[in-house]
Amino acid sequence: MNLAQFANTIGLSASTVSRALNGYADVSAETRRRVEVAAERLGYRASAVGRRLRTGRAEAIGFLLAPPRGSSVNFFQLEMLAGIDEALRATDYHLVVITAKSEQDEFDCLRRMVEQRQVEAVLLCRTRRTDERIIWLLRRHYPFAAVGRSETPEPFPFLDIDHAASARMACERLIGLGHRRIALVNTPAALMYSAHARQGYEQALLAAGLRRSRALVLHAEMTEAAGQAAVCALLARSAPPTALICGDDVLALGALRALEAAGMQAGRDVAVIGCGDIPMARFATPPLTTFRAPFRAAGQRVTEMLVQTLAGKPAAGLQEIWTPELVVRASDGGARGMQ
Amino acid sequence: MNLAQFANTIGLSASTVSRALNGYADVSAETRRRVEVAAERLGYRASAVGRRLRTGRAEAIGFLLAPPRGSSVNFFQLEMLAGIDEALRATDYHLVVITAKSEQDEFDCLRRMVEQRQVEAVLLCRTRRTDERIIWLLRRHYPFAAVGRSETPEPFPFLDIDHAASARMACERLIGLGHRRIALVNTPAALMYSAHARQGYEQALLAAGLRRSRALVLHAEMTEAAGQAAVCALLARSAPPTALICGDDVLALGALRALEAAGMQAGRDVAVIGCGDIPMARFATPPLTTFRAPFRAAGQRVTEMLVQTLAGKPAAGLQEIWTPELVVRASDGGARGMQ
DNA sequence: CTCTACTCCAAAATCGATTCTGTTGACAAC
DNA sequence: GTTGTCAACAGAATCGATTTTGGAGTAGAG
Repeated sequence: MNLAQFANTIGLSASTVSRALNGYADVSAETRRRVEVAAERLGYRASAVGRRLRTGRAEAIGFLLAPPRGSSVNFFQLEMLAGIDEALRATDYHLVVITAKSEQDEFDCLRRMVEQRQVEAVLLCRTRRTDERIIWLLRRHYPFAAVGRSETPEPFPFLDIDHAASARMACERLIGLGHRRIALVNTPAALMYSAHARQGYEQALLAAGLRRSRALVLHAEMTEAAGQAAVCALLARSAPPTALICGDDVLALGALRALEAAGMQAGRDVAVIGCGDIPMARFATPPLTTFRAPFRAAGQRVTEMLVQTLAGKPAAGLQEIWTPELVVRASDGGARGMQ
Repeated sequence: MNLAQFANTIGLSASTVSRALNGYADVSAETRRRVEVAAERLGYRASAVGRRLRTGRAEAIGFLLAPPRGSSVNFFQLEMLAGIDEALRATDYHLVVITAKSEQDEFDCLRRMVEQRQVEAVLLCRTRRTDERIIWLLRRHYPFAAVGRSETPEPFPFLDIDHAASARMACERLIGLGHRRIALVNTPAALMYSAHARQGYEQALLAAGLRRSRALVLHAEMTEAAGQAAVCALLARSAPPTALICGDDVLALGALRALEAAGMQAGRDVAVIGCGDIPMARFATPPLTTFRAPFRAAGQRVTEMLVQTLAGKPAAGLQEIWTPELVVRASDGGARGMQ
């Protein structure tokens, strides 16, 4: 059922029908009612494609799912997805999900989406220190928002979880528990939040008067196996660390395995603190002390920010940093007798 | 950059440019090359919206994410999402994700998507015994494919995991371990796979010569809390079951909690077998014996099936049932000494 | 009565592609 | 010389909406 056909069957012109359905003022109340009733009865719905062509709006935003880095798909992205969709329901945008295999492929997908104007704006996550995607989008003045920051000087709308804060809090907590040899098992160095975690970690060491040489940072791919391997290497040192801060829970899970393999017990022999509070964290042995951030709410909020960006609000006012919350369980050995 | 503008700047007509880029034969090789080079240099890309309007193809398929039933978003849907997207990459369709809050809302979202022709076909999961969505899509002859079956008589393309088989295998295994009072803590009765699980369970009981009155089935919402509550009620009976088959790992996790609360140990006092092999299953205490199905591959395959449906292949040839694989861990008590 | 203002609807242009139908010129066949 | 065929391109219609412009009818002011 066409607009033309529909207008014809109810004896009105296409323009009047369109204006009636879109709430224009120069349509009499009676006519509008008649059109609405007929549309409902005959099941007429304006074609989205026709409307989009005419208005030039894609009515969609794209969410670029980060390519699986090692392990399987990420927990936090699904949470974000739910939040994004929830926020989008209040608008007339719908959601196009874009996933890619590799980082190069990811960029190509983004380009294609944008250049073909499939989406009016995009949502990014897993930002990198120098992020090709962000640089490209900024240069083209294409609207976007990101979960995570980047080192590009131009401002853009973002919502980030404060991983400097979580690493600092983790480090302070471990120092408070008496640890002096604290290692940071960090996520890949190219990721922006990896750098933040390192900053927070080093700040806390400095603030506690520990010499800079005490800093012990290494990077691992985001898989349990990589975390395990990294921690194995750490334990083989002459003076192994007594505490581990992990940039991601997956790495922490690997750390737990490495400790177990070495006959040690997390929380007693070596303290472990993770980051992310993935569902498995609660079930690890020992249960993982970690940091939690509300990713669903973050997805919701960053979507609102994107919508405001599309409405013309400048990026400077659309930058938020949320502080994650410490979830104390057993792996850091600090809750003994408390639970 | 328009088709018209682009054609103009390179001194050709719009139709010739379009035919050149779309591989028509009545364009000389030299002209085609010239157009392609210019398109690359000037960054011309045909607008997807214009093309869609003209060709009448939405070039997109929709994936209806099941509304979160109780707990947070489902693990298996994200795996499917990855598989779907992977399969779609081989085609020119892209993916529109639709999520909904409730089942009623879900149906409305589907209707809107379909009636506005936003997508050419849809992918469903979490099918129900009588599934409003499937009935509606069938009646409209709208192409779709589902992960999961339904009781509607008309055939449609589906890929299902054989939950009758997994329940039967679970039950046989428990009987083999000497259990006689085996309960099925099942997912909500409206779900199709819930009914299949029940069938498999009852078949196994019958085959083992256990009287039908031995069957003990109850349903719970898909949350840990609901599973815990259900199992608490079971344990309070005069002759509590010695083994539990859970329709979903989340329920099994709840069962584990209920046992712990009752001072019992899963795998020793009561055997527990789950279903799904969610990431947490491995980390439960004791680690959960459960069934695993390759959901990523399933997403990939069901997408291929949908594409074939769009190509006109009849539904009868597009129905697959995959058998899940038992993952033996400790919660069923059958692996003692084996690991 | 005439002029202006206003309400309500219709006609036509427009968005950006694809595709059907012509048109031109070259060349061969008769 | 005429006709027919073919390659290679151009023109115009079309998809389904929105939006600008125009126009008929009515009412009120002078």
